[in-house]
Amino acid sequence: MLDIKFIRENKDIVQAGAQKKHVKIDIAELVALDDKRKEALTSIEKKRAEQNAISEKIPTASAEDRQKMINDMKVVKEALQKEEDSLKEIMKSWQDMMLRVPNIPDMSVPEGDSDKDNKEIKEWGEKPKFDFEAKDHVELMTKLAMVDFERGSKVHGFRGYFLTGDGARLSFAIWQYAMDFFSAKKFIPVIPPTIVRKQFLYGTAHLPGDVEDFYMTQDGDALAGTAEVPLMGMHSEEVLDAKELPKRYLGFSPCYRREAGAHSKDVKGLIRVHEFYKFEQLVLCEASHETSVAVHEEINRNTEEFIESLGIPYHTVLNCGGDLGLGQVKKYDVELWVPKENTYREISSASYFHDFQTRRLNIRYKDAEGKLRYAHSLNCTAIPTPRILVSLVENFQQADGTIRIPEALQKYMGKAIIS
RNA sequence: GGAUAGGUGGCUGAGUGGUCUAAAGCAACAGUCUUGAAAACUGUCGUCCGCGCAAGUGGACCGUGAGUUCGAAUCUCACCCUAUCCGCCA
Repeated sequence: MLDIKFIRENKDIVQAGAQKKHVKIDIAELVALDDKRKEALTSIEKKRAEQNAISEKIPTASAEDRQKMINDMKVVKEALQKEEDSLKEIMKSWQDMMLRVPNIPDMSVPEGDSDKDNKEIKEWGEKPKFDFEAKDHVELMTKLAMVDFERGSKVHGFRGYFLTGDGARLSFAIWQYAMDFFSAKKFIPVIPPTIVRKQFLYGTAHLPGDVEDFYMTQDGDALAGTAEVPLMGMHSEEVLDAKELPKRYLGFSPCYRREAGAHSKDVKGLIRVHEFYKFEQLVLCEASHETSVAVHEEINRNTEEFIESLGIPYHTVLNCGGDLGLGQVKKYDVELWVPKENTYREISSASYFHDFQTRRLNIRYKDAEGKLRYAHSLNCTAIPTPRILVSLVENFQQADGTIRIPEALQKYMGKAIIS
């Protein structure tokens, strides 16, 4: 959520920002509505002042004065009620619109419609050249009994999977390694709840949008699609100690995605599943653009370093305006090379929000002058499983169908080859 | 699922219809003292919105929303949330 004062003072920038994100919203209309809101509020406040002034005198007034005052106040009260009702109507549309005003994308964000217009800003590693017929991860992992899709769909349905044997072992190895890797970078590990109150989907700006994208419980709670949601909720309605900032959390949680409307996409394999696990970096920092930018680079770089330590070829893209969420100012995606698909697939997203989320969630801190300010928030995938397995097994496959394990993982896996 | 208690400022907590302009304590900040720190003492200290260059001034806020009333933290209703006990249970 943006500050209405900021919106009023920067109408054109906000409108242009929405344009860049391909979000339809009429800022002039919002400002006109806000004019109405202010006008109504001023008038109501005047009447209340009058009411308060007289009310104060009533207890000490003489009997007949008192009766006159009470009669006068009845008239004021009626007028006031009417105006309050009309303000309530205005506020309903006002709040609805405010929730839909997108955050302003950074200058460096390229124009564009969809992920096709994202800009590659970095390429790392050497794509493997196989002197044999390479297999895809479905075939590789099925043959090595690392995954069982047939029984997965028997039990879960479409997109269901069992990770079995070395598939499960490899996942545990990656988690262990990720724990060590990110703990060394001063992240506090957290296992958050993933059944969350719906308000936190609004707070993180996943809503308003399509509620159909989320699994909901019969109690009206949501299954979080990312640890970002509970981790941001963790400090909602709090005033943080400035000395504790930046707060760096490493969340580990199952993630639930309904993937409504994606039925024809990635129908095979581990790329797109309803339920997976993810380590997520989340940072709350002081309200400074420079700090946000620095932390944004830092957390994205953390993920790149993690991938580099595994030796998987990747590239990093800068997301275009049309591919940004409502609250995001700027986003990098790290995408891993998938040999059999001859393309890169996303495994990480690093975004910063300024105070867009913290304003909705009311996460503040006291700055050096003692003034309350909304903190800035950022998040970045550390590592998702099982999606990472797709690239891992395909890049490190050998002619005989066995898989080399990256050196960094060997001590967690207890062996060097999956066969 | 059943029963009970409760939600007040950064925190603890008093306040049951009209000087509530919300007590008090803690914490925080500033000062005195001290070589420095601690302690002690003194002082300052809620948030948001409007108007104003400013000093200031008006309004709102005691979980949320409705209601009663000239007037609500206080009374009524609904909802949300938290805690405890019983039952069930990994």
